[in-house]
Amino acid sequence: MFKEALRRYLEEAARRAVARGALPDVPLPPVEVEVPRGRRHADYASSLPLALAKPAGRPPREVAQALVDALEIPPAHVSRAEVAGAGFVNFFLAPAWLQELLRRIHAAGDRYGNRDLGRGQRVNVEFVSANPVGPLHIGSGRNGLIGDVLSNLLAALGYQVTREYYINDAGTQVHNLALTVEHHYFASFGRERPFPADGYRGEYARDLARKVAERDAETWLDRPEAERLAAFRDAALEQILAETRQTLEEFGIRYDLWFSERTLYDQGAVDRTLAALREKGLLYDHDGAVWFRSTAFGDDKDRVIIRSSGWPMYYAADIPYHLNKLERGFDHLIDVWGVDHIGDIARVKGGLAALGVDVDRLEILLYQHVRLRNEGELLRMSRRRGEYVSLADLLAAVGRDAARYFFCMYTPSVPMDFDWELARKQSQDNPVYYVQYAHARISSIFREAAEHPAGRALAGSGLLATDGEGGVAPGAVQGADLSPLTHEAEIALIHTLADLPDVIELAGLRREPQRLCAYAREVAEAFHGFYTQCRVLSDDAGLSGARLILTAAARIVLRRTLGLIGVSAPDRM
RNA sequence: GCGCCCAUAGCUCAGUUGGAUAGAGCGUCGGACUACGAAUCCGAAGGUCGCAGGUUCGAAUCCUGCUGGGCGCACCA
Repeated sequence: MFKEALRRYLEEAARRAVARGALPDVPLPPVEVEVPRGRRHADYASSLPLALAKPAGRPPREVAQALVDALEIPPAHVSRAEVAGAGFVNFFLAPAWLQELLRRIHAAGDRYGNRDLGRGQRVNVEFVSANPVGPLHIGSGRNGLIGDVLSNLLAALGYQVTREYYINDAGTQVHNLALTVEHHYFASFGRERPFPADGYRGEYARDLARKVAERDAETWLDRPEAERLAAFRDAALEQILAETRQTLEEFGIRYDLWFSERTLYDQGAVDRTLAALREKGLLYDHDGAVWFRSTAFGDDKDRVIIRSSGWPMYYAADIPYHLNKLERGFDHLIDVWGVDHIGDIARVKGGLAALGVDVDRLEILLYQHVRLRNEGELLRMSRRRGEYVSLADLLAAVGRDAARYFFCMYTPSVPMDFDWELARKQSQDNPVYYVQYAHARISSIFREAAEHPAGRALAGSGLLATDGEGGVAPGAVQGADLSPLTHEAEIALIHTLADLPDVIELAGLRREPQRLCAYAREVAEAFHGFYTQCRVLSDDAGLSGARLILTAAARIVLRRTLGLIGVSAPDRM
């Protein structure tokens, strides 16, 4: 709220200065207002004069002085505005404005930080979408976290978000899975069946076969192969998808839609896409396969779209899948993909462009892979070899909160090493506890307040809520006296709480969930500092009341931030 | 070889889309509990922001080249 207002004040000042002749009438560059690093020089600062100096043909400090002279800001908002450094305008906020922020936070409650940038635009976020050929591995944890948190952020920014999981239940991967199950199924009845060349080595494949054997006994041994493989495929899919769903739910992710790739084949969407591409002259036959002229859309070479065996490539269905999403009325599509899929972008986008789609509506969000480290040693993971740690294993070892926070901490475009040993420790080394501890401390204060004389007095005056979990009554905050909040640590905490809307906006629009973790830590740090220096419950009822209001505002912000990350905000630890 | 991503404290990473003296956590060293939770707080040490140029009032941030790493360049996904 402060940045926006200050931006407006500056724009008005610039207009006024021009009208007065103090500044030449040149186009105003974008007015940036920011928090100086560490809030060392001021509460807020603008480099507008530096940007304006050149077009205005005047020294930056002179421009800054003209702007400061033309500023008209109520003293209740800004106590001081001055020229500083090479030509900055520094702002120092008045206590009354900071107090107003606290009232706003309480009035907004768990909606504090929301904005309406999306104006109800419909966004589809598709994430994880792992091949249903085995348990989810930890890379899917990173994928899931990014997609889920981004969805939370976009919802907070006023977009109408749909979370979607694309089930790759057609194609060669699930076929290979069916062959693998077949091998184990036959083996369980003492019959030989060669292990498929591209089979899945994990122990889970044996379990899948055992379940089928338990259910259907030996009925499949002598049935036609096609029928048998279809049955094995479906049984395996059902089992794996049930586990996938459960693991993701334990991870805190719920989807609005699970979309089956096979339906695209069944409903002829893939054939229609191929026919449309063929009609536009973008397909040709060569070496017994069908090729897509993807070089026409920036790819470095043409790609096979239907193998000589007749099986279409994965992306042959991916093109109609994205068409389908657009036909369902989404304004914008976001896919979260691992970097190893980077090569697919040109093909899918090329296919969509060929069919007349504005490909800017499809955004592919790439994240770098997760490596697992144990006692300093990097582990290579391979699903084909069955050598990897599953997301379910990770959740069982470290819990949802630590897992989510950990995945959220790292910038998606940077590879991350998951330190298994550290994560297993479940100790205070884990940054999530630092933040959660701040929240638990706040709850503890409110538990204490119910017993404390000052707290009882405040409950009597209606400020402290006596029902539910305690906390302050939002209505009573509006008329409360917040002027006792003058301590350095109190002011610093309020400033930190003011940043939430910007954090949500930046994290959401730039697709950088790690900002939430950095911010959560800042809020916790500011609160711990306040807590150490300022006693909340004292025999001064006025001061206690004001500090309880500040404390409750910090709780709102912590909950909101942790909630966006999908991490719990415990009242006790 | 070509394309994308990356290189910041001993380690793991931030760095508000070009701003003022580059920040945290862990680790190391030293302090703080007879009042609301010490899973906390305060302090110290630790940096040629991979290297070299360039752009400008100003660069960790933008451009070029180089070095070093990750990923891709399949009739796999």
